[in-house]
Amino acid sequence: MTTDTMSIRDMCLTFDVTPRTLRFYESKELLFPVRDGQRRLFTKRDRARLKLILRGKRFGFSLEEIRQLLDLYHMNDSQETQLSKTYEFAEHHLAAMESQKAELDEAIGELKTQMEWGAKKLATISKDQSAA
Amino acid sequence: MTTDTMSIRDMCLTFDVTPRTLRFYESKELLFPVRDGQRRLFTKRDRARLKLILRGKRFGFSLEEIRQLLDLYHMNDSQETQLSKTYEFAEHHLAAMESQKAELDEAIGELKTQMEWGAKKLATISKDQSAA
DNA sequence: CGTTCCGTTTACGTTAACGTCAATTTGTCT
DNA sequence: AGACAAATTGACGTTAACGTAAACGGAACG
Repeated sequence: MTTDTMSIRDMCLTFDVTPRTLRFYESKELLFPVRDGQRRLFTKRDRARLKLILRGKRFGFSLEEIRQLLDLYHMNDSQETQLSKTYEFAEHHLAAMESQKAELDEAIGELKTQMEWGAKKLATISKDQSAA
Repeated sequence: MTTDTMSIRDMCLTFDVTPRTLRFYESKELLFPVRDGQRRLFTKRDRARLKLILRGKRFGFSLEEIRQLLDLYHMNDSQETQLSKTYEFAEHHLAAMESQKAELDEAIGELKTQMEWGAKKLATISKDQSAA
């Protein structure tokens, strides 16, 4: 029941990161593991945050940008005064993501076109070879 | 007619990059400007490549990964022997982009959900304040 | 009780992707 | 010709995001 925390090693195995990375994220205030003596214990909240961190990285966001976003996902009541500021940041971020999506769609389309060209070229080559 | 090349300054203004960046990309064999004496002249091909480079960066790819992709977009006949290898790389890359797109869609959805929650919270606060 | 695992802190090292500065060359304007 | 702007080549500096090595502490095992 009280085992909703994970050791650093479990976290590493689950998320495929190194201990150094987790400690680094804690030092940058992206994660807030509790302590059992010296040892870190990562909570469910930490795991949710880590998932968002890793996803953010895949989208090319810096850790600092990600930290700002985490504030939106994990807002507590003591931060209500900053809510509207965070909301604005989120709007800006949402726009960025949607424009990124549009660009991604375009890139996928172009890559497919190129690949079709490549496939034809490959067909030509194998044909030439069989004719030789 | 022969003016299908651009100076380094024109490139900087057009693509919003610094001269250092263009020289750096050349040193990493991402761009291949021709020379007029000492000066670099960027061709249409260089501009197409730079556009792809900048887009790749926005998707979180490293310059080295981008360099590989450029080989696909700018394949010449002397590289035919590498075509099938490049094609495989492209297939892998296409899969990566489509999975990134799926993740991006999911992320956008989640962010929207969070923002709706934030909007409600904001409404509650302003209501509390008008009642006080 | 010694050793073998984790885990911790501290601190210096590393890589990518440029920034910045100095010294020099080249083209252009007057 | 003199001067000034723009470009070039080193070369060293910088930031982000960790890697890696050293030195230490606790607990678990034979």
